[in-house]
Amino acid sequence: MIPSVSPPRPADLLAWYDRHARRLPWRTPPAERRAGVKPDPYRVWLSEIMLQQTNVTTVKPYFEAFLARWPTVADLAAAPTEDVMKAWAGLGYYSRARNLKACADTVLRDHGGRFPETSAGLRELPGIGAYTSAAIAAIAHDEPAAVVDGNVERVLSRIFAVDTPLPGAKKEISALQAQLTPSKRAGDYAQAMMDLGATLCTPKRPACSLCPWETACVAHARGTEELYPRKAQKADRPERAGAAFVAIRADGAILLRKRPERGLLGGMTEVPGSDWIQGAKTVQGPEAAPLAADWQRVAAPVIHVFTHFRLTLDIWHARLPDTHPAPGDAWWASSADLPHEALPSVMKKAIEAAAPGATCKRK
DNA sequence: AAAGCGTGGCC
DNA sequence: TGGCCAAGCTT
Repeated sequence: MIPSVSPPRPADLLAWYDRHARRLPWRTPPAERRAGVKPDPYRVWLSEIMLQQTNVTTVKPYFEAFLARWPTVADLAAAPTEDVMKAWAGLGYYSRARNLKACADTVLRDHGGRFPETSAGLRELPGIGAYTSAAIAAIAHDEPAAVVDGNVERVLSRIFAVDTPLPGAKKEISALQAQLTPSKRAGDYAQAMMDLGATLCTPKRPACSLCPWETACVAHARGTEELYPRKAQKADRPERAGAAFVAIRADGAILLRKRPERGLLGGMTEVPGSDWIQGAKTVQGPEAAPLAADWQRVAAPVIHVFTHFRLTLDIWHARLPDTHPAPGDAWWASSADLPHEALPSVMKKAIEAAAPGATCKRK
């Protein structure tokens, strides 16, 4: 039988948002937007880049730190890429940081320091794709662009019981979102969809009884909301193994080097190590170290899970005299500098395994 | 167009 | 505890 539902009305969602909008550091509340307050496109852009595949709670401190240090896009354009990478360390997906800097440079050089005001114009910039261009244009300028992110995919796949698995269903869902998006308050509508997806229409155990679209939801009418969105099966995660060498000078300095600009952890800092070999049973020992020393292996390897593989990293450490020169293009990072280096989380784990407390600011 | 690209929290 | 998940983009 066909459950009876009414069409979802944007006005109902907006009324819910007026009462339940989350307060977020980068957000202009609906009451202020109604009173004519315009969001700063720079803040909108910065937050949207940080929020790509990243939780709100993770982003907040990074957003505050970036905004305090670089209050305008011109400030960010004036900053060395190195400083931006260091400030981004720990947030993941490091090509975002490189593109962030490239985007700021482009806005300053080609657009006089002002972001393009249309989704089409924004779409041309580095690191800004279909979602982000639509989101910035909607939030900053109320352009009625179809904003489709993971939240929207989940909400609409449930409302309309879209049986096509993602990512194949993207076009279908974009068309639905384009139909639904109101010509007024497009920015609030986009943010309302995200809040709905984040707070009520959650992946597990959605709070349908509180949802402004409860009576419009086909999946809920059938009791099948948790079955959406359907997703294509993902490939399993292969194993890789490698060795990392933490050289510790008597004064506490640690030997570091820079990774290649592109690829995994591109442009970030690391401790010297071997290649990470897929399916390896045994990995290299001290013969792969960057310098000769009395290398000792730490008992427990570091386990780190990346998006597309799981890494087991054997950690070796050695003590060296203060006078020991840094080999090749490596350098000695003092204990005072270490917390400010562009170290991704896996490298902080490796250093912590050999020298507990080294990467945190202590004392 | 499918694969590559981080991390931390949650159950 | 291991799999899943989070405001995607690039090539």
